[in-house]
Amino acid sequence: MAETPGGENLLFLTDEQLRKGIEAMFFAYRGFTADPDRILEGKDYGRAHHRAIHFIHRSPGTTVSNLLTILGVTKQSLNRVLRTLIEDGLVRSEKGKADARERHLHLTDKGQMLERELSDAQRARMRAAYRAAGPQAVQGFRQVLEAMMDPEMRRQFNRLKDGG
Amino acid sequence: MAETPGGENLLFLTDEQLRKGIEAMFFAYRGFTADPDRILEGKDYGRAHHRAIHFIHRSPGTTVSNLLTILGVTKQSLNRVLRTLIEDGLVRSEKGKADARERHLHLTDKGQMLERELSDAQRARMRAAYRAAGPQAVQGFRQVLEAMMDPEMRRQFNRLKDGG
DNA sequence: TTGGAAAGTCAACAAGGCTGACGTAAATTC
DNA sequence: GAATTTACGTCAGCCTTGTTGACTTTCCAA
Repeated sequence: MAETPGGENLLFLTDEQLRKGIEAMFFAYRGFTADPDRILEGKDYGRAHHRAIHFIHRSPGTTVSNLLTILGVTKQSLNRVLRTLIEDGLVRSEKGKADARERHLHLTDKGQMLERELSDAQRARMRAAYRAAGPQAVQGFRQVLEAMMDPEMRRQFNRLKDGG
Repeated sequence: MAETPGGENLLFLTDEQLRKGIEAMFFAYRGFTADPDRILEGKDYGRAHHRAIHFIHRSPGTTVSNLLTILGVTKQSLNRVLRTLIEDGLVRSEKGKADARERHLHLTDKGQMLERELSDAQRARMRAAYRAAGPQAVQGFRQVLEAMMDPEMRRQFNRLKDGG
């Protein structure tokens, strides 16, 4: 057994174990996106629309630049997505009262319905996985994921986590 | 507290907890791909090339159709990637001896070098995350990821896991 | 010998990233 | 009050990576 001076077992840090973790991330992410992707195909929307809808739902009234920071894409890219969502009546964009340069984004009832459909599907898979693995495993899952994030992403994640 | 008849605490299955898990996956996956993406940009390759290189390294001599199954893309899409890798001398493709229709894929020395560079970077992040979270957490991480996969992906994953 | 599987090619297209340039309105600063 | 900065939108064009469809070549196997 590989033991440190401190005495703990470090076999979970071997290249082989790390490779398994990397491949697990790859395959699991496919599962993670599979259900929403299936729902969206044929609706003229894609993963990018899903992400926008998710975070607008998550933070109603959020501004375009907030969304840009969270999603990590260019405004041109986000704008293309947002424009179709607004045209199709899923998202409402309104001028800020305090600062009229900003656009505050909300889901319409129609937008809420699609959000619900998508997140129900995604949560169902997540719930099944959580239930199968158990609370202890879920805690570890969350710890490792958070440690994998870039510091800037972790800040975004934790800001979202604690409301707002 | 939400307790089942069995008595266990099910608060880890609330919609709020599931949403956090979903967002953690989103942000963590960004981190997961960030380092290889950085290395590849400016090298004329992308994530698709990385994936092909990874799995050819993982299973030397694998066939094109094996790779298609694992990657879950169309042969046209994979072929475009593979062609550039072969042209650039990173991948060697040779006719099968038992079945000459098949093409067996190997990394060249040059391909091994790039694979090493990419996987070193990706493993470094994974190792840091594993170390920060600890072996117990890693076990949970792996359990939840595996439970999230589609059954077919889980089969692929486990086939890879146990050599071959 | 013929049917079908494996591999590859060409063409066309779409989603969703990107850069660069430009315009407008509103807020802020000087 | 003028100049600058900020937030947002948009046009044009590019790249990667996915898709479908049609077609060919090779070659195994019935």
